[in-house]
Amino acid sequence: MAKTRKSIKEQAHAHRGQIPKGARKEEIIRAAAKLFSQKSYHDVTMDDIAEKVGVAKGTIYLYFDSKENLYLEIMEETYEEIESILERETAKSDPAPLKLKKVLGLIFKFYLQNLDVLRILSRDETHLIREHYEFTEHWRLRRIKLYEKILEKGINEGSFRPFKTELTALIIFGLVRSVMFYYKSEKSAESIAEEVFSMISEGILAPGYEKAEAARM
Amino acid sequence: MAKTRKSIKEQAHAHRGQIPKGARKEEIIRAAAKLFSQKSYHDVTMDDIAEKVGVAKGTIYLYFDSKENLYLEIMEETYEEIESILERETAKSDPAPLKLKKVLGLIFKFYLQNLDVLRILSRDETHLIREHYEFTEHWRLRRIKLYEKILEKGINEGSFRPFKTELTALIIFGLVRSVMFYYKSEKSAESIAEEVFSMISEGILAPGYEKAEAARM
DNA sequence: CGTGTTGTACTGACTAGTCAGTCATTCGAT
DNA sequence: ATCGAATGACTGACTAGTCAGTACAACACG
Repeated sequence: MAKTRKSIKEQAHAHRGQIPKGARKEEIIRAAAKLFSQKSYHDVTMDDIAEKVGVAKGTIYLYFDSKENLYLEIMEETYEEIESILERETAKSDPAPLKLKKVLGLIFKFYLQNLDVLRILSRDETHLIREHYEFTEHWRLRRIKLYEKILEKGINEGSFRPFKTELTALIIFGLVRSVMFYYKSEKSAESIAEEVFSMISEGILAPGYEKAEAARM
Repeated sequence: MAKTRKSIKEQAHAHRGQIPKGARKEEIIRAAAKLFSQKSYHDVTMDDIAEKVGVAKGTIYLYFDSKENLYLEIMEETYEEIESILERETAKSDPAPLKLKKVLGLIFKFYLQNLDVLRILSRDETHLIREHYEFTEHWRLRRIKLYEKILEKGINEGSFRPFKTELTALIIFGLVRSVMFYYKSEKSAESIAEEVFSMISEGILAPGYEKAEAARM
């Protein structure tokens, strides 16, 4: 169709100068991440994102195949980053309790620095799209495996008592998420990690009130 | 517009007879709950729900003002039920540890019986609609308050060591959610509660490996 | 130097499809 | 015959994705 698409405005404003190199893509990711963290996937339109970046909608499609793809790329980027930080830490040969504490610290620190994206990543929107579901599941499983490794190491070392690492890893995973999201505090990542670690390691029971007593309830 | 809406089919099938009284509404809620638990809010259409119930879409609007409203009513119903069960339990004068264990048991039991709706309720779709956000926040806060009460009681009784109840309640909240969702097990609600309670109360550290050691890490 | 050509980043009006909600009509029980 | 319950075709608003066209820079050539 050879229709002229010129509008009333007739080339209203001059083009903004081109942005460096791959900066556009990064710009779009940042803006989209912010929006996705504020509203749900479906409530963020491609027009919203375009407006926030200050480009036309078509531009976004020069860098991403689809909305789903953009969403997935945001998650992937962040995921890779935190996971590599964590795996670098666990590769060290610290004793298990210290290792766990450090990992918690790194997670809380990363979270504090990446509130927006983490909020998306941890969202339980397991039904959005198939890829998203698979992605978050993969991520969850990998994190839980990481915890399990540390726990197993601790049990072997004798620093942790013997328990089912599967359930315990799940517990740690869930509790970390909850603290990340809902714990309002001015404290540093390290001191939050410290507090959380202390609860995980010692439990809630008073030393006087011992297992024997609790067991026959 | 006084246009005739008759289609080619021309009254294809006979109407199903009317259903008892308020049974229709309950039917719709159940069908919708099932669908919402399988797909996200936006991916479930009113046509889907109508089809699943076996009525026309218009019928749903005889019982609910809007899709949002239907969604909210599902949540409200379930929420009221579990919360009243929990509050009946906490009103008893059991010692705190037993009380906590019982509450965990009831939550897991209720969850096992109401997988569909709980999956919706605990979903972190905090941005769907304003009412939904307020609703889930209200629910979370109330549950956390419930944990806090039990924890405070335990500290006063001397059965729990003194810790920050706010953070600990948040931890329990998160860990329960995680276990509910992801713990694949054939065990009964009681025995899951037992396992979880044991982790919460005793922690992960081996008795030999004591605080002193952990503290100077 | 001016003029033409090419490459590319970008634009935004438009298309095609979706879906919540409506309402004129029909059903069926009394 | 009457009337409330139920129907489902239709509407209107919305949005992901498209693509013909624009702007501009860089280089080429006479």
